[in-house]
Amino acid sequence: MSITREKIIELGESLIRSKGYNAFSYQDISSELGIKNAAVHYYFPTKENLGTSIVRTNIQRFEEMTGNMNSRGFDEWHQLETFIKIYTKSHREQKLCIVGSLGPDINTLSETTQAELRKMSEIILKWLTDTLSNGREKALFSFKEEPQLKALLIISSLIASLQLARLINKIEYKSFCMAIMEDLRPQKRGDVELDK
Amino acid sequence: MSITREKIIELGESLIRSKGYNAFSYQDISSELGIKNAAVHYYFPTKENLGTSIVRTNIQRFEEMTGNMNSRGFDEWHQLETFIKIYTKSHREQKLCIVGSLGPDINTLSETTQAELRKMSEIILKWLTDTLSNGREKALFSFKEEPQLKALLIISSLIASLQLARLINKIEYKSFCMAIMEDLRPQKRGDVELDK
DNA sequence: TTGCGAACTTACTTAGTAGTAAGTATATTT
DNA sequence: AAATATACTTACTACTAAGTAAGTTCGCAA
Repeated sequence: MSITREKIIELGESLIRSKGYNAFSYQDISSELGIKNAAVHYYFPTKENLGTSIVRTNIQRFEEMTGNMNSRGFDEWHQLETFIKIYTKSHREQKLCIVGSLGPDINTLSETTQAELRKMSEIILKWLTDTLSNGREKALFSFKEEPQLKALLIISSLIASLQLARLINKIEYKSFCMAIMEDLRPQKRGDVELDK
Repeated sequence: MSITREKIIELGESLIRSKGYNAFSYQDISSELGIKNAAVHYYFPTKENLGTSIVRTNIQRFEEMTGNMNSRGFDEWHQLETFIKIYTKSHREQKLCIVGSLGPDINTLSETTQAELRKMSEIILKWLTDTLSNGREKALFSFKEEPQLKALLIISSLIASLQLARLINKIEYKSFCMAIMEDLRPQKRGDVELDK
């Protein structure tokens, strides 16, 4: 594969996750990479094309990650920890995740990019649903909601907290993520609060 | 106040919440209202100006709502229910909330609009933190996290679930919101699951 | 009735956007 | 050596965006 092509995808993703899809231009990419506008069009004829490729790359990356975790025998707790690390890394970079940045722009994306984004969301939701479900069966997790609903609650929290962390300084992202993990921990001893 | 001015704010807000800030134009507004481009500039010289006014209007509306609830003596449970209804209404309209739609675009907004958006986020977070805190003292709510952390978890869930609901059809928004309320309900009988 | 301000329109500028057609340099194959 | 493909650049088109200056209409106050 072409190295320029890969750089365009990487930079495009970065721009989407920090400025949003409708705020970045081919100029942003070409000037940053020291090439001309038309060179970007050489690899990605249209912006829709680039957007779709970026989402596809992210789907691929996600599936590689979950595949790796399975083949390495990570248990569900470990898998969830690894998944959440994606978000803490995004937070350090002051960026959103792809779903959280493209989601609000869904109505302005082409049909194909929309479809790819929906696909990505569903893949992530399905993975987390299955992971929670399996983890609960093994007593690694404890929660009372349906796994899909719980998955949705967790994903939503992760997505929007990245957005909110850029708005409100006093947010401690780490403790936020730890609260999500803690909530799932079993042996809660009846959920009774100790007096203070 | 001018009725045209109000219509512009209302329509601008609607456009932001469905297409995003960087995807809507003065043309969108003028053509919809049957006026000319320059007429919008007459009321709001710049787009930054319009954006800031829209956020300010939302802050005002939120503070009126919480003020009303307090003066009418709503208890904390009732207040939270009313707050969540804002989001179920947004969901029915297939729109995001202002924070959820402008948040991802924060880096492309003017300093003043940014400041106003941050202010709005902080006002909402503070209100929910206080409501959760007071409600727990009265034993209307039960949760083990710090009130601010719990508030953040709930707000994040609400914001991003609006985004995700437009991506994934199978999401039942109502049960999602109910799960958030249920999670706060006291007398959980030790949080032990019944065998199935 | 005249003057004036509010609420616009007309007609424009400037700047940035995606996108394209045609050309060029370089490396690789035939 | 000639042909071809890759990876671009040059130079542009068409369009849309925000924003502005100057003019118009109309109701109301002096």
